Amino acid sequence: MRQPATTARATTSGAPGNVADVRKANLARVLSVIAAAGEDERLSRADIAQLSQLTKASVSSLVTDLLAAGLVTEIGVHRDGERGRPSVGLVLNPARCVLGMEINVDYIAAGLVDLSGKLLAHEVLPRANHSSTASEVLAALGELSQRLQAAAQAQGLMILGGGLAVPGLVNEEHFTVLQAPNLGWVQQELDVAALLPEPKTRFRLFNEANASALAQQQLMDAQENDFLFVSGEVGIGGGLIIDAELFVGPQGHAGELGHVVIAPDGKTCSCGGRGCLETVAGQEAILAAANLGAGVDSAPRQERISQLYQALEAGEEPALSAVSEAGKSLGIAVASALRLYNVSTVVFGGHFAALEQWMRPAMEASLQVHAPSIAGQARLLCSTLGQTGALVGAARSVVGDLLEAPYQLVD
Amino acid sequence: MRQPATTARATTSGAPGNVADVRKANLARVLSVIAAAGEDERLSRADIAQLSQLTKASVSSLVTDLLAAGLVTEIGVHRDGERGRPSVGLVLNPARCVLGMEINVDYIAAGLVDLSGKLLAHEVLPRANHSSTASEVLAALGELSQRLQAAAQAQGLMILGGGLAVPGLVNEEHFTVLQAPNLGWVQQELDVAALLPEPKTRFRLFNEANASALAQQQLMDAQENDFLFVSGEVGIGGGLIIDAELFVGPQGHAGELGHVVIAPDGKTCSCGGRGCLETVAGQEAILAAANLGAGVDSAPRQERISQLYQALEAGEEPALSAVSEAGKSLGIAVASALRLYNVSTVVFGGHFAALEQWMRPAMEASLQVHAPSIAGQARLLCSTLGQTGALVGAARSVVGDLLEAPYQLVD
DNA sequence: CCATATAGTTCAGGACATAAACTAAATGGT
DNA sequence: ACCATTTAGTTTATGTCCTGAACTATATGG
Repeated sequence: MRQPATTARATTSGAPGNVADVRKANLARVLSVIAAAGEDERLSRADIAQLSQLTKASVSSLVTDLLAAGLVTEIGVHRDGERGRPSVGLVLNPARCVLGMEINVDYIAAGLVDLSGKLLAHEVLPRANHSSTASEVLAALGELSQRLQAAAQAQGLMILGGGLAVPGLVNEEHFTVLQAPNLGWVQQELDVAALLPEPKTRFRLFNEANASALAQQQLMDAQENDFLFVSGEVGIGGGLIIDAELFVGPQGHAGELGHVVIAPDGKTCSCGGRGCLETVAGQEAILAAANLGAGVDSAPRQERISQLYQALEAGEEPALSAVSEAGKSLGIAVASALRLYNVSTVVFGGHFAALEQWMRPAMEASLQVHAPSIAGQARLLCSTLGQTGALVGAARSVVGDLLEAPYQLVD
Repeated sequence: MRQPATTARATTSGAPGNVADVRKANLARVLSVIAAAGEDERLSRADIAQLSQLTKASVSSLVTDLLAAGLVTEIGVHRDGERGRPSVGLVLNPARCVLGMEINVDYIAAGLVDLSGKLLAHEVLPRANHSSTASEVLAALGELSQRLQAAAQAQGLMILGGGLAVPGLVNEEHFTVLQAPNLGWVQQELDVAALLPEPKTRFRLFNEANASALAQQQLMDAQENDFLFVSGEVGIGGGLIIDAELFVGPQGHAGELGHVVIAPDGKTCSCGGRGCLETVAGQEAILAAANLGAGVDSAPRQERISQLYQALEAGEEPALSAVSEAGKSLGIAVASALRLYNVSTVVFGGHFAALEQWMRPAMEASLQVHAPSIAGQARLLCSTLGQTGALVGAARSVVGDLLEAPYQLVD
């Protein structure tokens, strides 16, 4: 009548719960305490014992393993006029990192993220990806990845894994992109091996909005464990963080706000549906409503977007009402989503963040009209994530996996 | 940067991961294997060892504890011409049960549910709860509960806990009902102690739709671990099952489909918003659209509902179009919800199930229009849960908790 | 130079799961 | 009647891991 109890599943995916599992859990526990402290705190073994509620003896033993695995390093003694034996600081090994990558419509990007989540190096390469084949794009990304791998080696950094974010629906298990309409990809298998150095400890594939949501998480207050990230790009994506974890739903595509119905009698969407949010608040929809739509001999999107901002700055119609209509629709979709997820914080990213000043009033008004009882307590924020958001989020999530399963690296 | 790792949290909510936790996990594992087998299979210790991937020795020891805790009982040897020492069957103790209760608009109900999830006894008491005070309702439920407790005692059943479902938003931790507009409750604290015998091992409070979703889970195929249950009562509620677990969101109110916006320019809802699903597909909304609305001297709702069915059977307008409009709106809300949750099965309960034959065509058409890409693979079912659904679901969930944490009962 | 204080390690002890040996209780052939 | 065979369940020796207490290491300050 029930699934195997969660506790049992937590041990090691179905394996019998034996004494060794306790160590796995405690390795992760110690590591999470170290990670939570941040890099400047330099916790001692004694501190960790207190924070983790383990004994000094256990912590000592566990830390020995983590040091051997290269996940943690000891750092110079920190003395400031206190009695007693000086403590030895422990921090996440700064010489380990994860490769984060992103393929988007107008660029590819890659970067190195260390175990504390810090972006050490990155490179963004503008590239018209929708006008070349998937394998060309992947080849270009492979080259970019090679450059960053070389950079890592030059700095003595060991790459432990990688994460890739793409603007579309992904199947993480099979490393396939199911749909990425804005890239022109329909069913694309990714050659993961070409992107990472051997032996690749871990590779994960992310939807761009989900990866951005994970990156956004680092910028939020520590208590803010639940929020919806709405990514306004060519399409409108969403990433949902529940209880500090990414919620992706049964097939991994939850949070997709772009196809929430906001106007039953609205326009037909690229998904075939009618009245989706994307038909009013997607980039092309806004541009079209502002008389800057894609046409036979229209300018490239980036240029038309610049024109949109110029028009907005100048206070011109129909740009203003195009954006305001988008805001109104966004408010409707957000009202429904907040209700369904029971989340009260929304973070807007991508063009929604950039359009904030023109869009927010309409969106807030719309939320007030359609969900007055939650409008008051809802926190509507705009993200400050830049172009590296998605790759950082993808990498950081892989880092999180590594830190949650350190026993994989302890021999 | 991260919450304490899930694995660590799973041990025992923050307690240090020590060897004793392994036993807790394995007690639960053994119990879940026994529960999963159902009552007719009568697994032997050897069977359990195989299914749980634990050794015979461990299972023997664990079963000894479970027998001592009274969660499991041995059942007569089962022989049918096979060689070898006969096995001793193990089943969930049939002499243990949980008290399930429900308060709804038109009735109160209570029942006894055993550890296998079977409803052993129940009583439904029609009662116009909206026209009496909360404490009167609770007193009546207390009496009902007393009767079932007496019945349990008469049958030698020990009550291990209880669950109560109410049609409104609840705060499980504080045992308060935040909103139950259809009961006329605004902020109501529940005196839990009065409802259960001492010592109450466990008491939980549920939203009615969530409880029904949990009950529905038992009726689904074993693989169907993800679905949205939509409860059409006076209000429209929802319960979301993800990965075989109830998903309630950060504040515990996720899944509420009733206030999804399906018509931006629609009617004003009781929640203050505009165009909520409930303004078209709620019981009163349907009745009003069928010219059977509540008025100064209108008949009681139950009677008007009967009139609605008569009109539908007779194929009369405006009843038919009222229901069809409701179906259309329901399709829109479901389209958005399926997208946001990435779930592909929906189960309709309450009046939606009863209205199926008149409502389904419009709903399916609407889903096809607004989400053609998922309409094909979506499974739309109608529930066969009766009036006892919510109380069974609430009780079953408490049973699940007990089975997942058997160490609480092992001395 | 020694009392004091704090950090970290060592060691005996206990709880568990495991594997293998062992006991228990049936069937079936001779 | 007897014994080989088969399966169920228990006992025992072993190893892992955490724990608490004793112990070592290394600083400060009078």
